Amino acid sequence: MTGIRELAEQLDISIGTVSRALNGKSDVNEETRRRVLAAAEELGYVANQSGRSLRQGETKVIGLMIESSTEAVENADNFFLGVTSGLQSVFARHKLDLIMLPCPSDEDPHEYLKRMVARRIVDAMIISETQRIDRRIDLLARAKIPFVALGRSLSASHSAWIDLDFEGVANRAIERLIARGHRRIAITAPSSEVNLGYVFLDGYRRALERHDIPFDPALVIRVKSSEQGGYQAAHELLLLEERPTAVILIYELMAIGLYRRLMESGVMPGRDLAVIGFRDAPRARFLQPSLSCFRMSLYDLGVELGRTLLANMPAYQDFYPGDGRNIIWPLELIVGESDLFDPRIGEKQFEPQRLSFDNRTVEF
Amino acid sequence: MTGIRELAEQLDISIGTVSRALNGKSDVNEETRRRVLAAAEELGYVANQSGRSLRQGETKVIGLMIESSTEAVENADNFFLGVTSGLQSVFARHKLDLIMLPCPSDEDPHEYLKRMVARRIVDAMIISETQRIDRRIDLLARAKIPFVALGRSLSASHSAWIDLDFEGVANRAIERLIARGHRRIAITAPSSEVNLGYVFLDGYRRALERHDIPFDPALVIRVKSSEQGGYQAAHELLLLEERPTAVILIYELMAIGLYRRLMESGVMPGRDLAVIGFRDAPRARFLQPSLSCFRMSLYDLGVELGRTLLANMPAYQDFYPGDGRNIIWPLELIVGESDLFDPRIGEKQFEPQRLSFDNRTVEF
DNA sequence: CCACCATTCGTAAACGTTTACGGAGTGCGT
DNA sequence: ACGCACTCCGTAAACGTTTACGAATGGTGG
Repeated sequence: MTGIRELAEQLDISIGTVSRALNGKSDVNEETRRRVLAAAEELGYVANQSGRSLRQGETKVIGLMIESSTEAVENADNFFLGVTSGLQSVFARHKLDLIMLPCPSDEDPHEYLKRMVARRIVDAMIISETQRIDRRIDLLARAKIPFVALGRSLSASHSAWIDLDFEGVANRAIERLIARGHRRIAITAPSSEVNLGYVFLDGYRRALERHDIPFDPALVIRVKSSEQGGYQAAHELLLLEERPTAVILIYELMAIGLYRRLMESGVMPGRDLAVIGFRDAPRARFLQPSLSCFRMSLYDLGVELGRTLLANMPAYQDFYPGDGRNIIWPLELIVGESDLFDPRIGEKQFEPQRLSFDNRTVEF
Repeated sequence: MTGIRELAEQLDISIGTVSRALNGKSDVNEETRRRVLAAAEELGYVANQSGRSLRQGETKVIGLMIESSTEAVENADNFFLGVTSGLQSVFARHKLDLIMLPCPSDEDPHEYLKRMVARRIVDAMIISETQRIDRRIDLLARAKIPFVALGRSLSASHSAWIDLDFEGVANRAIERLIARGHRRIAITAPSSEVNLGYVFLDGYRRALERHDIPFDPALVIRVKSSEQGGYQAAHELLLLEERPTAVILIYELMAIGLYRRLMESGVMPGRDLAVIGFRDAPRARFLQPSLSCFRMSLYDLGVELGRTLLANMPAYQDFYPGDGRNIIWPLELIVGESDLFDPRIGEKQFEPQRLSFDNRTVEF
């Protein structure tokens, strides 16, 4: 609507001065700057992004690529929305805007990203759901687009990434279960090529090794990370001739389906089978029995992602001098009721108890 | 990188011709068009969006505004990702791209939208989570930006919107419960100003009226649409002196918390209290007991949203002649186990049964 | 041979902004 | 009175693309 030109003739000054006034350049009289800003406010002027981007070669927009492929949708959940708010808190300081770029499920993520990058609608990218070998990383590196990957990848040798501490999670889960007498511990893993599955399994194997427990491939259940996947996982667990006494879930909502299937066969989760989950405790605690779960702050993760990205952008890196390239993001264990089972003691009655919040009984 | 200029001198023709060739204009020799396309392919040319937008005044990008405000995050869930893929299937036909614009939680949605609109990075908008009175609608109308709202609003008298059939859902849920002997039926509603709460409650009240059941405000439980909200809702239900025999949930995942709190007090959902949910059946069916639920296809909803939007854009409306302005989106009842309770019969033993898929026992 | 049309292409302007450059005015020291 | 520095501002080019306009060519009918 109102362009810089209308502003200029309204105030009877040149468009150059208007531009400089708006952009806080030094060579403009304070009085005229005041007038320009007032007029801009009054006329509701906002710079046209296309013109600005064209001239400056930058858009002040950061893209967060997300995949809406079927499996990703299942567990994408509120994950991205949570991370987004952390990202925005960092970007806001630099007047950067965040947009989410959802890759259509019928388009190759690599092609999609290529299109978006070439069209120059973003200055930098955050990619997620990184594959074991992910061509997007080479693409971005070659195009010299600053980026950070959420999830490490074999391709990402020289790039910035943040990844969840799958190794630590697997290790601590195993430690905890072993301390409670478990020896036969199953684990779920995604069936796709997404790299977190490999990392998660690696951690699992190494943790077992450390305790001299032989790795049994039959205990790795490959299912979708969804309620249905959980149901299927329980189904397969029940079919095993030598049934495990504990299971580690890669995604907390799988517990819903898992619980369901177990109960259908009269197996009580938490009493007859220990369960430990992963990722989002707030919702896991309302399950029955509540899920012992490794939790993290999505907001904080977003903040760190944002800082890491800006640290890799020439225009902003001075603000984030200390920030390194690769981060393993820690998770915190929230103890629930789902791993109370101790195989040495045998079946133990499990009675539902009132949930406590912050160690107090819940108050509303 | 490679602009139209490099292409032109590479081929030794003018940039005008190159542009016309790429854009499929008629006044260009088929032979030269072939050469241009080949060269573009080889050099990896993709049009710079800023230049194009600046010239044409349009960006070929549609924005989907989503709010990451606290309550919205709780239940936003995979909702947007599901809708997104339906939207994209429509937009792809017209080479339109979809971006998601997440409004920072600390920014006024109206101001945010104003910024985005003024910067001209999108040609049209889809807004969601519409408030009872929503200034964004006036803003978009005044700025003459085509848009469609997901959720009706009092402000939206003359605009396009699609809304879920809350009235129908409330009505059918009540019908069903009444037919099974229920008279005292509770309902949950959001505490915020988001309009769907009002519409939902209106439907509830009218359905009760139609069956000569007096409306009891004590049966309206205002909680957050989350697991915790469900927990709290159950808590409040249990405190009522005259306890209801059924409850309708506005969001299916609330059932997790609800179930939990009920069981803590020895009240068995489905046996001692009928529960009917709303929105996403696929995950509700894995609950124990599985939730009777009104379901819809997020994909189809996205498709319809896309069609409605394009029908309101001058450049595309010829493709969607029949598409009206306002749509009440129907939902389908999926019968589960959570409303088996019949107060006339009294307590009935509830035994977990194997889930069946497509009327068959589940196969993997 | 001319008029006319169709086909194909080049030229140049335009979109809205930023910014390098230089000019005008003022103040100050010499 | 002159030079110089400093402040403030206008001019115009540039970013990459699309497109209106017209020119050049060739073909066709009279």
